Amino acid sequence: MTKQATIREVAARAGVSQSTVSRVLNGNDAEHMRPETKQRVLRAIADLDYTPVKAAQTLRRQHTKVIGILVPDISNSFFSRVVRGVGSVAFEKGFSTLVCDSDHSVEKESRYLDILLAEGVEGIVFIPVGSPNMKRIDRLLRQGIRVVVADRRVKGFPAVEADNAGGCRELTEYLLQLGYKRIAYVAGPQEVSTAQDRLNGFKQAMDVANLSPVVVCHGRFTYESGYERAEKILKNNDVDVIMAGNDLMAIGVIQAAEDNGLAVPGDLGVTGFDNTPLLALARPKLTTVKVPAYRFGEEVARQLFEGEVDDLVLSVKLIPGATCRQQNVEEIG
Amino acid sequence: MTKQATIREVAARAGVSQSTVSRVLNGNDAEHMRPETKQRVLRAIADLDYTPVKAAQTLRRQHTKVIGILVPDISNSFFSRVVRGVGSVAFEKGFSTLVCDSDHSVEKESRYLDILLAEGVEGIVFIPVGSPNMKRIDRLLRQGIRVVVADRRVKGFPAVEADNAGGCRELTEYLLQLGYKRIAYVAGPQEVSTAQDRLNGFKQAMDVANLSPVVVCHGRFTYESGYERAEKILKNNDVDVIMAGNDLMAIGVIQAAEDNGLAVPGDLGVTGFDNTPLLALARPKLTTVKVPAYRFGEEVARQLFEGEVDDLVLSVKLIPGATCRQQNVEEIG
DNA sequence: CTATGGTAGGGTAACGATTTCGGAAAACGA
DNA sequence: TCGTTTTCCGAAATCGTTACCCTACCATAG
Repeated sequence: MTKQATIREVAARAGVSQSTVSRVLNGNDAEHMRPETKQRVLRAIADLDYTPVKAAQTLRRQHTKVIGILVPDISNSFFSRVVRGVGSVAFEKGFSTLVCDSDHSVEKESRYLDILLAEGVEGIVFIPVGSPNMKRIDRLLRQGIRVVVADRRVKGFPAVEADNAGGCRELTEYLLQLGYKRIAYVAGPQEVSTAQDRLNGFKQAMDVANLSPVVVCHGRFTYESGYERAEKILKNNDVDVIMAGNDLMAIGVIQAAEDNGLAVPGDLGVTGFDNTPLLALARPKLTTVKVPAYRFGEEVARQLFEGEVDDLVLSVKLIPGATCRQQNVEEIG
Repeated sequence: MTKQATIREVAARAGVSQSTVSRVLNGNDAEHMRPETKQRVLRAIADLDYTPVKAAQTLRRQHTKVIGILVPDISNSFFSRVVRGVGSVAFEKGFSTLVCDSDHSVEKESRYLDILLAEGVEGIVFIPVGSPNMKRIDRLLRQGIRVVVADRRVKGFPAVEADNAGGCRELTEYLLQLGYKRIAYVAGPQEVSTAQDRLNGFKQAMDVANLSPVVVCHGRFTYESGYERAEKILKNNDVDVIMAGNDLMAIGVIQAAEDNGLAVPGDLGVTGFDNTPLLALARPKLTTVKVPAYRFGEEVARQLFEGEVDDLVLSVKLIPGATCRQQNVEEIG
C-alpha cells in the first residue's frame, strides 16, 4: 500500500509551489502560466499517479458535488430505472450520486437521510416510503439542501410524479370501449399516493360512463397480494375484468384466474400499470400503462439542478396488450 | 439556507472546548467526563442541529468508511440484487456505498474507477464490462484499495462467481434425462467469462453423454439477440431444445419459436439461466438455473471486508419450469 | 506542607487542498 | 537607465475535525 501522493509532493517534484499545482489542476492555468511550467507539473502528476483527495477539496471548497438518491428498493425495476435517469444527468453535470436503499423501512430511511446530510450532498432525490419523517427533511431544508420528492406525494411538498390518474382513466376508458362493464379494481396500498391517484382515475372514468365498480380493494403492490385479492374477487363476484394497481399484482391476478380455471383474456380481462420492461416480454403481453421511469429520473434531476422545484406531472402511455379481448363485445356477440 | 453549525459553535454554546465536543461525539466520553458536561454538550448539539462534516472527519481520520460498487447496469435485475446484497453488509459494518453504473461502457467504467479513487473509497466491488482497463485497477491496488472482481473473471485476479459451469452441466443433464437429444446452445458474448463457463458446462455434459450439440452460437445476452439466433437455428436445423445463455435470451427464443409456429414446450424446449425473479412470474414458467444474486452480493462484500480475497464459487440451483416437457420422451413415445 | 496521582477538559498541530494577496522577475516604454 | 506594467508564481490563511499532549484542580498520602 503505497501512500497516496499529495499535492505537496507533486509540487516538490515539479519544483514549484502547491499553488501552481493547484492552478493547473483546476484549469486556472490558461492565463499567466508558462507552458513549460505547466508541463513540468503535468509530468510530476503523471509520475506520481497523483489524484487530489476529495475530502480536502470538499473541505476547502465547501461543496461536495454529490447528490443523494434515496429509494425504497433498488432491485425494483421502476426505481432502478429512475436511479439511472437521475444518475445520467448528474454525471453530465459533474456530480456523483450516492444511491441509498431504504428497504421500505421508514427507520432506515431516516438514517439514510442523516447519512446524506453528513455526507454533505447538495441535493436529494427522495422517493419516500409511506409518510416520511418530516423532522429530518425540515432539517435538511434548513441547511440549504434541496430535496425533490419523486413519485409519491408528501403533503406540503412539490412533487414530480407520473400522470397516474390520467393514465388509469385512459386505461379504464379503453376497457369500456372494448365493451367491458363489470370491472373490479385491485388498488395499491391506501397510504401511497400513487395508488390513490390510479384508483381515482379509474373511478372518474367509471362515473363518466355511469357505471360503478363491481368491487374495489387494496393490495400491497406485490405479486402475492394480487393473487389473493383476485381469488377472493373471483369467488364472490361476477366480473369481466380485473384491473390491478401495478404490473406485479396483475401477474398475480392472471395466475389466480388460471388457477381458478379462467382463461385470460377469454374469460377474464386483466390490466396492470407501469409497463415493467421484463414483463413486456412475458406472454400473454400485459395490457398496461407505460410510466417512463428513466425520463422520470432525468426530469427529477433536472428540477433538482435547475432549482425550480415545481409540481410536475409526466405523461404516461396506454400500452394495449393481449390480456384483454381485442374487439368490442357487441361486435362479437 | 442557515449555515451549517460547526464544532466550534457547539463548543462555545456548551461552554467547553472543541476537544470535549469531539469526545462526546466519538464516544470517548466514558472516561474523564462529568455527566453534566456531557449533557451540556449534547444539548448544544441538539439546539444547533449540529452534524459533523464528513469531509473534515475524513481528512483528519484518513479513512472514509465508504466502499464503491461498480456495475454495468443498475436497472438489470441481477446487478441490482447484487448491489442490495453488498449494501446490506456494508450498512451493517457502518460503511456507506457509492453505487456507480458504467452503462456497459469501458470508458465510463474507467472514469468511475478514477472517481471512486478520488472519493477515497476503501474498497470496490467491481463487476467489469468486458476486459477492464488494468492500468486503473493497478493504480487502485497500488494505493491500497482492495478490489474484488465479481461475477466476471479478470485474468490474474481472484474472483467471486457463481458456479456457471456446474449449473449449466446440471441443466444439460436434466434435459438429457428428459430425453432431449438434439440440443442447440445460444451462448452469451464470447468475451464474457460467465458466458464461456456456462457454455463449457454444457459441452462437458454433452461429452459425457457422447452427444454433440446441433449448433452453438453467441448472442449478446439480450432479448433481441436471443430472438435472432433462435430464428436462424430454427430455420436451418432440426432441434428438440434450445438452451439460452440467460433468461432474457430464453424469452427471445420462446418468442421466435412461437412466431415460427412452434409450441413451447410441445414442439420445442427452451431453457434460460439466472432465474430472474420477475420472469418467474411469467408463464410458461421458464426452466432455468437460479443464481443467488443477493447472497452473491453479501458474499462479495464479506470478502471485501474480511480481506481474504480468494476465489469463491457460489452454488446455483436448477429450477425446473414448464418450458421443457416433463417426462422422458421414451415413456411418451 | 509538599509530593503524588488521578480526573476533567483545554490548546493546538495536523489532514490536503484552494485561493487571496502580493512580490519578484521580465518586458516594455520613454 | 529608470519607472511601470505584465507575467508568473510563492506564502500563508483557511476549511472543520481529531488526537496528542498539556494543565489545572482536587484529594490523599507521606
